[in-house]
Amino acid sequence: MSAEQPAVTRKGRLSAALGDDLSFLLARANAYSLAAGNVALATIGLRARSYSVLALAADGSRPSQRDLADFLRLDPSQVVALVDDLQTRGLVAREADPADRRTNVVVTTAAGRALYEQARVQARRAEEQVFARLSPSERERLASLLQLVAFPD
Amino acid sequence: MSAEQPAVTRKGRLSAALGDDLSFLLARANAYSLAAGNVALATIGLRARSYSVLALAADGSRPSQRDLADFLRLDPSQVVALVDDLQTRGLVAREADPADRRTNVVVTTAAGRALYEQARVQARRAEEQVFARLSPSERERLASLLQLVAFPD
DNA sequence: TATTGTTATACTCTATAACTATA
DNA sequence: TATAGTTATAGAGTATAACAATA
Repeated sequence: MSAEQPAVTRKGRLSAALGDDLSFLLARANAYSLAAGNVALATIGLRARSYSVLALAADGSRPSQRDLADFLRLDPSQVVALVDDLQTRGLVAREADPADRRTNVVVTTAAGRALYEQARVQARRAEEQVFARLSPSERERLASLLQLVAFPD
Repeated sequence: MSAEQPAVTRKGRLSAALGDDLSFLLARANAYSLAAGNVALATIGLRARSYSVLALAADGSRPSQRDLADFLRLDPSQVVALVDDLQTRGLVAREADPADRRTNVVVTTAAGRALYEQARVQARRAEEQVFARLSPSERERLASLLQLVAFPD
């Protein structure tokens, strides 16, 4: 709190105005995380966005495009583009929902599931790198704090 | 940890694949935070980006554009555009650094400092809204965990 | 009437490369 | 040679609006 405390150590002299600003820290941490994720996933032709869609399709919960948009906090029109791309590459397919013919359910193909397994390895590698300075229990703590912000209900 | 724990409560049935993924939680939390910040700051003609530049210029540390780029994790060319915009509006000025004539130091004008005071109020309002579910001590804990990620040194 | 998916469009953000002037 | 700032450009992400099919 006082003038010459080690807040400077890690962040340099500019930290006075924004160094404790949660929104700024969130933005900067996310920038690192997103960049590392995109680099790691680029090796198998995915990006963070397409990986997240593939992950949700791959877990067997048969999400509609609307479900994906809500959960990923994307506009439905962005989901159209992401699913188009994955479908063109033979990784996912749209299935009609018999209960509601407006709805497209997104499922993975065998190739999609196989690629997802590779992608998970890369995603973990990136995460390990970005969160290297946090212990397992600190990571759990961070996850539960972030869940309160990310899913306000 | 076991199968039917309340991880579903706040995030719905899609949470299996990504609900504990730190990178995803960071992205989603940041999306909320950024959106709320932009909405709150729009009332006074700023965005999160321009606010962060103004904040660093306003605290008297006389940052160079390079300092701003490093701290905000922006490309130097983006800083040019942000400073151009704020300068056009009479909120900041570029000053030559006598010690190194390549360097532009960014300082606030009186109007810039006045607007920054208003902007801080809006930024706090947005932050209060986004982090409403976290107690003061949880917010501090979140800040220090995020600092380890955002400033890896 | 409301919702799902779709198309279109404009704007912001991100990432590179090349250039200039200084060091 | 290297660094600070600048310009230019392309690609990714964000935000809206409007529409068809279906509920």
